[in-house]
Amino acid sequence: MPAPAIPIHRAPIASGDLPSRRPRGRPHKTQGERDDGNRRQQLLSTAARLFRRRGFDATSTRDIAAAVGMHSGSPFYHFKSKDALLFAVMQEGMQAAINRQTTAMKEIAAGQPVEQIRLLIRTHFDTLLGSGNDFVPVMLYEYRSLGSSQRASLAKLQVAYESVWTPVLLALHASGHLRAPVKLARLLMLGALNWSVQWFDHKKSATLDELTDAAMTLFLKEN
Amino acid sequence: MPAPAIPIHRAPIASGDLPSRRPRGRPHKTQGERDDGNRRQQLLSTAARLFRRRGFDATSTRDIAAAVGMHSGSPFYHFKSKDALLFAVMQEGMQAAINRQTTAMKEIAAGQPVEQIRLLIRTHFDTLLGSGNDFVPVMLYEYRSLGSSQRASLAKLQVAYESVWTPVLLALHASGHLRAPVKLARLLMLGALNWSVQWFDHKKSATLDELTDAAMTLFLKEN
DNA sequence: CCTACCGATCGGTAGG
DNA sequence: CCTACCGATCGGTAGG
Repeated sequence: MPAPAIPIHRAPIASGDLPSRRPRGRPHKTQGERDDGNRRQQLLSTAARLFRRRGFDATSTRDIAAAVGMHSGSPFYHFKSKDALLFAVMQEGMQAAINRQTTAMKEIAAGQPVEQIRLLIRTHFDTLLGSGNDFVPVMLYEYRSLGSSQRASLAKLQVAYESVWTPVLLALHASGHLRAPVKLARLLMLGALNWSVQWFDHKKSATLDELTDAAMTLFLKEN
Repeated sequence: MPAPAIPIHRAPIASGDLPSRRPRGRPHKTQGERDDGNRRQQLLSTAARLFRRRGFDATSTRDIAAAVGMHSGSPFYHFKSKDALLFAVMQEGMQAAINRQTTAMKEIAAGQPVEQIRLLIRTHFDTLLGSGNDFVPVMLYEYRSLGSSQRASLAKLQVAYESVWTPVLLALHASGHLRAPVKLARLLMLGALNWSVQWFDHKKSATLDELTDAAMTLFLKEN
């Protein structure tokens, strides 16, 4: 007979992964305060961070639970499955990215296409590389782990996100600033930005502004 | 007492993943022929294909064994661990890519930098998107799954591969074809190409030549 | 390379 | 959200 699994009761060692804020006793809600949304949000952002660092399959729901100070079964009170948690991370990330992009573009709706593309690139870099922005990188690198219906759902958000780029690129093409076919140009440009997740290092690399300048200079003609 | 694991004896269903070439009996070596290298190579290329499609963690060594017609423990006769198999796939892929690139560059060693970069880009697309070239994509997308010593070992090969680009980019910068800082330009350009693995579709997308032209037009000034 | 396993881990659940 | 578990799967191994 196999030895019974020994439930770990306190401080399952978080493998040096977290500043270890784990409550000792029962989380004390002050006076009818509902922190359900808070716990859910903690699960989301912690999952995003771990999924990004180690990958979806290599991160167990136990890892996530421990990192937010829950016991192993508790994440399933908030999300019905590990897949649902991944999907929620991605959805949240894409929605936030779309909102950020929309807000940014409103400010220069009447601006020049060159300045519009600069803002789109800069905003995109921030979404990918800004501190605490783990949601979209997870979405970019764990797409494979999704089921097909969830994939289709996210594809719509991606189309919405990228559709903002198309009119700007068309204008740049018309003015001669961009010579490559617009559709391929969009795919190649976004790829160049997305890949920065792999090599960008906050401590050593350039700033986001320098990155943006480099991308602008690389992609655009002077005319 | 748990029911004993039932060993699957023949035709573990390959989930429609393979054209199902699995030998019925003992693989018959003709006349002292050593096919050890062959089996090893089969494991490598099958692992590459499955790792690429499903990801490293989501692919079990049993999946790989079944796809080449072995039993579950047999891959460990050829590779001492699943990690070692992944590492071998990546190493093989990078070495082949380096060789391909070196061979290609020899042909136009005396050519113009513009034609040299075109060949580098075209060769890179082929390494990523050519049929049966799963090794390098695995290396690009499963880097995280490696231990740090193996990572360091592969980093050397990557540096060797990318170092061929630098003098060409420097020449293009000097001639005014490339205005962005060379180091960032290299990172952004290779990122744009690497990302094509995510969206390129053999049935619908452009040809590799059209891709190469688009990249050239996007990255280079007319001087 | 097959046989026959083991120990560990994992996602998930019933009941409170 | 915790307790106490289950069933399944997985990487890996000894011995032939």
